[in-house]
This record gives sequence, structure tokens and C-alpha cells, in this order.
Amino acid sequence: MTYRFPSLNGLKAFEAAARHQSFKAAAAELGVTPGAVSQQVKRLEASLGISLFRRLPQGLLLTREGGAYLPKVSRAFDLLTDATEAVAPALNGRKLSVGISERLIAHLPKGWPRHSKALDAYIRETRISEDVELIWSNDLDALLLDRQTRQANLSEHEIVAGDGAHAFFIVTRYGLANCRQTQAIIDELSR
Amino acid sequence: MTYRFPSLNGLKAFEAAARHQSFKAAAAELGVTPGAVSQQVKRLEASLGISLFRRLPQGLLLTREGGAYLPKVSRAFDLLTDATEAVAPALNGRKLSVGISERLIAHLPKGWPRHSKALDAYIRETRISEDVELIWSNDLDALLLDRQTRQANLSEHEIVAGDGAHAFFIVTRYGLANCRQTQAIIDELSR
DNA sequence: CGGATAGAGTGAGATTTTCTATGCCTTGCA
DNA sequence: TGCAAGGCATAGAAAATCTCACTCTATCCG
Repeated sequence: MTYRFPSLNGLKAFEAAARHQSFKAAAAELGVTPGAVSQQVKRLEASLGISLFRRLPQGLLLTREGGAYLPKVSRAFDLLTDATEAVAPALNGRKLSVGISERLIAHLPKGWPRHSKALDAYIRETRISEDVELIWSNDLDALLLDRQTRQANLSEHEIVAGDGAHAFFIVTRYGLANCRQTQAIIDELSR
Repeated sequence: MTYRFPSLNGLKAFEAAARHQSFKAAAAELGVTPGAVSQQVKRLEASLGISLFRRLPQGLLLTREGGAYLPKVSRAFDLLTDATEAVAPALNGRKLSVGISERLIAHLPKGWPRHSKALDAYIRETRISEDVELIWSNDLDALLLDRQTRQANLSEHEIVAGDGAHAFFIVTRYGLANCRQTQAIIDELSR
């Protein structure tokens, strides 16, 4: 058995663009420029031999084929996400050690994370740091940053504060990207 | 909604290595060197934060986590393959135009593809060529080669002849990689 | 025991892929 | 008409990935 399908980056770009009906919005989600998304989608269309979007001056419109493709691709991504979550390193309820960017502190809820009962169950300690190396060395489980850094081979997820005034980014190994502990932090900061 | 999972190349390497229980065999399937597979898997393990294989001198052994991950990843790849097949360009039963490498002719079944009733229904014409450009320009639907060429953004699938004496490679757009017509060619050459 | 073989790991450098930066074109709207 | 937005093209920069050459360990034989 050998599987045959086009490049994942292309599929990711397509999936995000289709969901947002916009290259620009997709680019923002993926943390790249709209041009990159445009190129990825174009390559994908070429490699499939069909066109997935109609480009209108007002924006994008999925073609019939694109519309049929989207839900299936999304479903596959769901599976990968779930599978990845399931093999997360056995934390066994261990609390996380979280690094926080100096610049971020002013924008965090007052007394964070102490004031939050919810997070008490998930965070062991916080430290001032933006050093990704501490993740690789297992000194930190997660890093809260104030801007996107696009670390290779690490999950970086945007968190938009409830008031919309700030955006945070949480960096972890993929194995921890979807676990209960990480999710709790995201939920808490999203309010 | 935004999906979070590690690089597809890493997952592909893992999936193939796990299936074969060997980096070497996986490398052959993927058309790269064993070193590349080793690096991919290592990166994947690092980015998940767990180890997927135990490396023994005799070969590989999936860890518990690796064993749990494999079937789910395979399933996701299945979905992507199916989805890709389903959006294949509407051939509507159209027959394919196939390019054949000069060097290959001697190794094809005698009188191929004429003598095969099965292929009559799927092949319109064959032409001597190894020019991938003819695929991009839609002059050809598929190309039969005698060696791997690793074309970017095209599906390249190995076909091992029934007698095991020869290997062919069929190159198409991904949209045509799994369609009935292509499958018929693969089946016919595999006997 | 000694040599040959087989599979996996490493690191440097080459190659390929992907991204950014710019500028252009079209449309919609004040 | 002037301007903002969205998408597109292309060249060059940046990053990811692969190959190559070599090492290490274990196994298989004679």
C-alpha cells in the first residue's frame, strides 16, 4: 500500500483559503503572506489538474470540485489532529511549566495565572523567557509569546484575547499542542 | 478552526517506515535515501516529544505510542487519497494519452498495449516520450518511465512487473493518480 | 576469532521548495 | 477620479529536505 496525494502545504493552504473564502485571511491564519497562499493553491490546482477556486475581484468562490474537496480534506486534518493529540507524551495530569515573554506580562490578565482557579490545575510554574531551546531541552512545556516566530517543528497557535485588543502565541511541541493543559491556557486567555 | 499537526513529510516517512518496519524499505518506497527517512522520523519524534520506534540492530520496533499512531495516520492518508481521487478531473470515461519512455519498450509485454483488451477501454494512444512538459500542457495524461524521476507536484507510482524482473514508474497529475484508467494500466503491468 | 554484511545514525554541503518583497491590474466605492 | 482591497506575477532570499560519505553495532559464516 502506498498513498498518493499532493503536498500537505498545498492542502493546508487550500483548506484555510476555502474556509475563509479569502487568501488574505488564510495567510493570516497560517502566518505567511497572501502571495505564498496564492502560489500554494495554484500549485495544488495544477497538480490536481482542476481548478478549486474562481477568483473574483470581490474575493474567492469555491468551484464545484473545490466544494467537494474541502470537507474531505478538513476531515483528514481532523483525524491527524486527533491522532496527534492522542499520542501526546504521557503527562498523566502533570502540570505544565510555562515560559512567558517579558513584553507580554503587561497585557496578561492581572495576577495571571495565579488568579485563575482553572489554571491552577494545569500550570506548575511560569518563568520569564522566550527561549525556544528550553522547550527542546524539556525545561519548558510551553512558551507564551507576543508575536509569531514560526518555529520549525513546533506548534505555534494564535490566541486572541476576548477583548480583541491583544493576540498571544503559544508554542509547544506538537505532542502537547492539543492536550487538556494547553487547551485550558488557550481557553483562559481567550476570554 | 485551525488544525495542528506536524509536518506531512515526517508523517509520511513515519507511516512508511512503520508499515515496513524498516527505514531502508521505507526509503525505497518513498524514493529517497534511508538517511532522509531517518532524519524525518527523528524530527517528527522531537516535535511530538515522544519516541515512535525502538531502534534495534536487527531493525525497527514500534513503540506503544508509535503503534497507536500508525493506524490513525494511515487512515488520514486514506481519506486524503480518496478525496483526491474523487475530485479527479472529469474524464467521463475519456481514454488516456500515454507517453512511454523509449528505453522501456523492450520490457513491456509484447504488443503492449494493443494486445490487452482491458486497456483498449482506457488508452486512446501511446507515444514515445519522456517529456513531463507534455503532462503540464495536457498533451499527455500519463507517462511510463523506466526509472524514478521525482517530479515535483506530480504523482509518481512504482509498478513492479509480475515477474519481478522490471519496475516501471507511472507519472500523472495527482488528479489522475487514482482514477479507473490509471489503475487499469497499473493492474495490467503488474501481472 | 576475523571478516563481511546489513541496518541505522550523523553532519556537512548541495538542492529543492517555499516564502517574502514589490509592483501591477482590476473592481468597488466615495 | 482617486483610493483602498484583493489577487497575481516574478525575482531573489530563506528554509526545509536530501544526498553523500563515513561510523557504529550486531549478526552471520567460515
